[in-house]
Amino acid sequence: MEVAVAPSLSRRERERLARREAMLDAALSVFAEKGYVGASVDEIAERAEFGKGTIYNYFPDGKDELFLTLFEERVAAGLHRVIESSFDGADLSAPAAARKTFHGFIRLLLHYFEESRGPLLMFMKEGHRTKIAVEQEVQFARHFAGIIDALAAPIEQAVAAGALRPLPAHPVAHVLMGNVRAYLMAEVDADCDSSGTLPPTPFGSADEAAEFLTTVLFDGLLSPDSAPDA
Amino acid sequence: MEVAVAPSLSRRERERLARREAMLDAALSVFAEKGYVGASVDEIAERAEFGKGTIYNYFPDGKDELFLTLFEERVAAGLHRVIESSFDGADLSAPAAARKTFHGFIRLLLHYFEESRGPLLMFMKEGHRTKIAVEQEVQFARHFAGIIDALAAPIEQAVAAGALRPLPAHPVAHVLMGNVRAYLMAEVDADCDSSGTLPPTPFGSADEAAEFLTTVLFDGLLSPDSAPDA
DNA sequence: TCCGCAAGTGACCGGCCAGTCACTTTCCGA
DNA sequence: TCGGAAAGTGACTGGCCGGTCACTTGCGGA
Repeated sequence: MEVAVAPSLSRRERERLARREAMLDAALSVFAEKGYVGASVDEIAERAEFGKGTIYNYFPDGKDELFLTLFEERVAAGLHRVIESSFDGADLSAPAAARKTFHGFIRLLLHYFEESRGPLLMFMKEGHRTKIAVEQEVQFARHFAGIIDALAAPIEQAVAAGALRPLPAHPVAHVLMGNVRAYLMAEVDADCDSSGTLPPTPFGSADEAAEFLTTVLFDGLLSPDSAPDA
Repeated sequence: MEVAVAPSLSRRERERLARREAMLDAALSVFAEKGYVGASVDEIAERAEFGKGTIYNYFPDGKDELFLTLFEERVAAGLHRVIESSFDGADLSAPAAARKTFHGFIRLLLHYFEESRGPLLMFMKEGHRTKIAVEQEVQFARHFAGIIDALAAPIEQAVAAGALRPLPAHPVAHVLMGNVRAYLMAEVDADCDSSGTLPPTPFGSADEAAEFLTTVLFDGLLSPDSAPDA
């Protein structure tokens, strides 16, 4: 994961940054593979090719801090980027335009998921983990809330413009993310299934899934020939 | 959790059954409180008022077996009951009737969740846990698939009758469950929030939430005055 | 070249817990 | 009432892992 670094940093600082990133990379791969509990700091250190103690030089609070940092710097930040780039200056004034904008968002989101499968899944599975310090639980909740908020803003806007039904924006945002989560989870089950094929693949490609989710969410499940709601 | 027991069982067998249930009750309360990893067999034994060894008499595979059994006998079975009672002989021939039937299902489901909050949440959080024997992971996946299948049947039927859009039933079932899950998760976050109030309560009561989810899913998010999809 | 310090290291410690098994208690039929 | 089998028990073991800290390494300035 290459990140543009301000050239003002000294070589020492740059190297420190790079080592930090390497540790996060290693932590991410171990977490993604074994989950939070299954991951051991020893293995993270080994995979990063550092001594265990060095990890604690960079992340004094150890495992918890690695986990939270990964969520903040990689996952939450990535989601915010997707939201921002999808809705920045987008047209939400009319139903058709809103549909198109949100369709684009869902597509982008699914593609983002595809390329960051491991980390995303891990946090989908473990983001609401029990047995975590209450203080940290609140941190996670805050991040989730931030993502929901960011997504609620354009929804609110579209509702205000009359493009969407007059529904409360936050619940809608929850539902939107919930659907995407459902897609991801279904993919996981299908994956794990590769050994003993039990259920058929539920969704198609990311693009097809985006189409599908957009239809369900925006057009609704009912046949269009039905009378509008009572 | 009282269960009607066939009177043909001897007292010994009945007592054994009762003890088994007591152990499952205790396990459920501990799992719900601390999650799978945080729960210890010692604590389950203590709460059930049995020695630890006795637990292993009843559940030779220990913690894993308790967890899986709880999921099978309590959660999955409960969900199947909800699905069955909602759709058995229900009218799915026309859009309005289908909407009403599914609305009833969602309502029932949310009420069921309300009364079995702990166990359900626990499995929502931990059902896809990593770091579990592959063999067991498959078992869980199978149960989830079974629930999805059971739900896909009436959807299929409604689609065939022309009441719903011609969408594939399994993905729709996934989405439906995903939405309900989103509702649950949001409730959890709001709960945990009671200490440091960060986000506002997202959904209202169970009935209101059922209304909301039904509207979103069946009528769609777009304003009704929009032209039907291209 | 050499010195001192920042950085890196991994053996070790303490706590935790799943699962075992030799022992005790309870039950029931003779 | 008694004896043996079935059921129950919890101290114990082995393994794991997060976090520590005394030691080593190597870098950069003098």
